[in-house]
Amino acid sequence: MLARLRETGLKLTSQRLAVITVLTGDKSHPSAIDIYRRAREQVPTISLSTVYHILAQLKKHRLVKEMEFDGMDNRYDADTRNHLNLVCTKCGRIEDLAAYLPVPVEVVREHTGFVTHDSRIEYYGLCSECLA
Amino acid sequence: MLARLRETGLKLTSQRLAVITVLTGDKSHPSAIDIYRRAREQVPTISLSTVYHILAQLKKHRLVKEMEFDGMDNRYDADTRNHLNLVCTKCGRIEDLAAYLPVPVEVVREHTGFVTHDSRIEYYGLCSECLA
DNA sequence: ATTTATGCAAACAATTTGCACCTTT
DNA sequence: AAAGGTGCAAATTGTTTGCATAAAT
Repeated sequence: MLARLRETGLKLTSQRLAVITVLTGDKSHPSAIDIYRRAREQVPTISLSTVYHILAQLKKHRLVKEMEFDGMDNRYDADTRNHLNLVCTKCGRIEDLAAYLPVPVEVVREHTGFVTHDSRIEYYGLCSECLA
Repeated sequence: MLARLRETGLKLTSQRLAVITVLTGDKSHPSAIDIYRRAREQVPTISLSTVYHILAQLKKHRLVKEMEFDGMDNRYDADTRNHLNLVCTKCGRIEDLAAYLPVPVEVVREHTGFVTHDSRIEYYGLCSECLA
């Protein structure tokens, strides 16, 4: 990740390092506020505005993926591959189910003429913990 | 649709009728503003606030489905069944591809413990018109 | 030295809410 | 009459933007 950052020409500041550390060590799809709170443990002076600035840069260089979910803050993921997101509508937890496309892009194109290069697949329900 | 409305006990005002007419006669997944503009053709005095009020009621009674898409206003759909949305990232058009679930709910539960009751499946790309 | 990043404060914009008046039942 | 709906205006809130200062190259 740091190598990819260097390629982009972005400067390696302590704030950026903190945000990247949080993102790569966290598969829970954190929101900007989540990232801000965790990054503050490493860099107490970091501002939420800076987190947004950094996320915008990383998004632009495709190092993170931003996702909108109904009724939640936007979430960020360092895994930019397509995958199936499982969203718990009770606790907001988001888990992944492998990294595959259930419907091949070719099938989509044959049926609709759409040429797709990205997908978002979400199932809503309750995770095992919230069921118990 | 009107029968289902009567079941809920909601009153049949001219504003509500206009919003429902727009929603049922439109498979393009319109936004609140879109609906507002079209409803105004039937009821020129309707306000955007009222459209939001009405959409909230219809949502509550599950007569419409609200969807968030990255970087767009929320969209509304009178077809509340699960289906695969094809989103054109150029023109914002949203088309449907049949009404099926690529991954059965049972498979999801076996692998993850999640019990899902709703899904959102989206592919991003260009529609045939934008490709040309 | 030059370029880029930070962080404060203000702006933004879609949506929600409070409420007085009006319409349907 | 009673219940609920409408529409104006104000509040809300996550996110974006402007900009002066600070830090990395």
